[in-house]
Amino acid sequence: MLQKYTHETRILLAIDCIIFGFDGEELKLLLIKRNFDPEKGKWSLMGGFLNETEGLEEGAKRVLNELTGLENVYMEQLQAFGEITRDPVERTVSVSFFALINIHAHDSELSRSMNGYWFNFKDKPDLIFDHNKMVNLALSQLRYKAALHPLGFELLPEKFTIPQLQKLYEAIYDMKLDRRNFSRKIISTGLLIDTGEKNEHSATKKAVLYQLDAEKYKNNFNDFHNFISDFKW
Amino acid sequence: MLQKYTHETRILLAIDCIIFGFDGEELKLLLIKRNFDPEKGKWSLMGGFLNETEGLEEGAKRVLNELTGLENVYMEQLQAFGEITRDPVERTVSVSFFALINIHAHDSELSRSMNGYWFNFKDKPDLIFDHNKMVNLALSQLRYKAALHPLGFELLPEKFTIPQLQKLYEAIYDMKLDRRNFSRKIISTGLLIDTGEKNEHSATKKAVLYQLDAEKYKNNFNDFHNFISDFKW
DNA sequence: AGTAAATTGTGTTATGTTTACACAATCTAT
DNA sequence: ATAGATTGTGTAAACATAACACAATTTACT
Repeated sequence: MLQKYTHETRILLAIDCIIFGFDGEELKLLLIKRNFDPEKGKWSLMGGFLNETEGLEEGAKRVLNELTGLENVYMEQLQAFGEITRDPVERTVSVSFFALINIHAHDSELSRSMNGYWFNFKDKPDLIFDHNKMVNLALSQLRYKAALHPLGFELLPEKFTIPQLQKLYEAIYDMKLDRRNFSRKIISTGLLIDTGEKNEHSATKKAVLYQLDAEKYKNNFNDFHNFISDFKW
Repeated sequence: MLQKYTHETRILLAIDCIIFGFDGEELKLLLIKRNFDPEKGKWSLMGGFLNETEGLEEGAKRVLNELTGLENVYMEQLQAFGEITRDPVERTVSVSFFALINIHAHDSELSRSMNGYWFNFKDKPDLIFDHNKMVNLALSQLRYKAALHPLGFELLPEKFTIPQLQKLYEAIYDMKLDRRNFSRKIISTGLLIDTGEKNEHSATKKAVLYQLDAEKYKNNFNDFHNFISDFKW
């Protein structure tokens, strides 16, 4: 290893992933049961160490893939956590990432690896180290961003109905939204394409399936600004 | 140094500070001329390396203090930057922080250390490494937060007039705001205390000096939500 | 076939917020 | 005293949001 800044301390760099999922009803969190000490048997975020040969995002994707088999997942850096005592084994700085995944679309990949378990976000257990802090910060970041950008779509299948989208937003913000106002607001963004199809799974009136107009979104994601205006920060 | 995770790589951890200031007219950025190689003579953010004995925030405060003499400054973590090639000397991950300071209040501390130079944000030079990226991200973070929280007050003296506050916000967002609507919106938050005093420096009608009601702000910082509603993200 | 129950789609109105502009008051310099 | 600049307050139109009514679609059950 090349070391040219000779008098400086090198530190262990961890990566921890806060993985949100949605099953159509509840916001979920993917956790793993730690099978080594310290804190063996306790629940933990998906994590690993950064290699010398990879960037942070790259490392986060690798860690996620190694532990879950998942690929092409929406990921975003959250924050670095650097309390001296955060890992009792050795001083470690962790860079946290949050990821959003559509649970049903990734069923097969996930079941292959038996490591993880999906908790309802509200029923999540106590986590090791400073992982509780990370999760709390990730939730507020998710809320922050989802109110301003159509982030939430990452958690849905490609084609979805407006009521499904509403359920997702209700899960993220843990609040009820008015069905009629929500629908109008979403439609008025002009970012949804009516596929013409209908949701055949419904037991009552079948809702229209939409999909995100990815092109329009890229060119003009500002349209989602104040998307959830009745969410109180 | 205690090393118990035996097979993992330890990495150099840098800290870089994006320091915003305000002089009453323009948004400023504090930079330093690098006096060692590589990139000697080029402009850079204030930076240093994290010690083994300090947390990230602690390290950021130390670095800032060592380079500028500043203390008790508003600081917030921005992001970790980890491109493998970001520092040509050695693989280094940098955690960036942004700081806000009221230039006039800190005149004396700053002049003691001759290291830094305040640039008008708009005239900032090209910076070393990935520091340009950091600055851009910091600006959007500043805008993001200042629209939702009274962050900007950190850049003003304790007592200030509404027109001064407006100038600050105009500098942050690089846009003109309507004087009358701005004033009403600010007042309506209920977070400003009328000190009864007036700005004696004015050459025309002297404006009333206000100060932030810190107590109210702590208990209810949501009141600033959508503070700058006409800023288009 | 007819109807109840659940859900989805569209409409309306009251209320609140934002924008754009008018005018009066204060202060200094002449 | 008055002009010029700036600050403080008012008001009405345009727009956005919240709350609620009602009709349409689908399945299950009689």
